[in-house]
Amino acid sequence: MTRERSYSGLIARLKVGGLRPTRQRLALARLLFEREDRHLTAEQLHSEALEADVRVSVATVYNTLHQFTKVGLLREVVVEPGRSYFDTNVDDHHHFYFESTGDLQDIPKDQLHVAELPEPPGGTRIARVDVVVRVQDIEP
Amino acid sequence: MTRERSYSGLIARLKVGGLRPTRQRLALARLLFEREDRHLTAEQLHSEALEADVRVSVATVYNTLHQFTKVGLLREVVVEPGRSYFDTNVDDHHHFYFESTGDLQDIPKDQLHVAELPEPPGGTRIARVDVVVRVQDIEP
DNA sequence: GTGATTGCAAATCTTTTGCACTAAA
DNA sequence: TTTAGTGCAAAAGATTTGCAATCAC
Repeated sequence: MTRERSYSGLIARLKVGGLRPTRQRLALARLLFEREDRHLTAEQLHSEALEADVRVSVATVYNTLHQFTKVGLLREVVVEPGRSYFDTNVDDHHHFYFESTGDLQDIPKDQLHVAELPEPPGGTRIARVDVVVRVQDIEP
Repeated sequence: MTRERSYSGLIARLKVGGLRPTRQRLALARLLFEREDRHLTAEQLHSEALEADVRVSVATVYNTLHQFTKVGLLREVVVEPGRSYFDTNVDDHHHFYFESTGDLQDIPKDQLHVAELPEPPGGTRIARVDVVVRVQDIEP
């Protein structure tokens, strides 16, 4: 489970997904994948890009996030209305959601187990099981 | 676990929550609670209201849904970005989410069990555990 | 009366879209 | 070249807000 860190490794990852390694995609990929287990909104990634002097439009950030998700480099997590988080950890796992800060934190799959999953209705199959453990500050 | 159905019962429920039983709130409460286990978006409830000749503004529908949620008459469920569902079942339970139709279906809590919940970080406590079983059509 | 509630329309926020321009292969 | 990718600004949705009018108590 070694995580690829090199520039050329990122290019390879994009190519596997059939995505041309453009300047913008590479820059966003570096911001996303050179640290582990990130949970970012489109807006946060856009800000990081601007801070890192990477000129990217919001539209491209959205396009890129969705393309990365489609080819399995990211996973979309929905925990609050009106905002999507993108998770750089695409392994099977779950999340703590901190209501006071809006932050997400991974729960490795061996630390939480869903038992007795019911059968899905006929003609359908389970695509994914998402567990969100919503956490709040004690006496806020 | 009898569900209250009468008009005066609804008034009582609102009053318990400290909400004045206004024409709009009562009408929305009837639409929401006179059937069981509903999962509605604000827009869907607004449409139902108009169809039932209940004049309510969108703003009031949103206000009402959030007020009902705050006093425990409803539960907000987030499964897709940019749309909130409100669930009339406030008991402990989970959900099937049908990706093809956008529908939600309750999973009673005895049909799904989360084991080995990890401890939340210090200073925090678990507010709720949401499990969403995402289901898709076989060969779409 | 008077404070809570409502309606309306405008504002806000996130995300998507259309299309001319640019760059990778 | 030729086609994919990008930026921009406008559009689209969902939700919220501000404020005067209205209603419950």
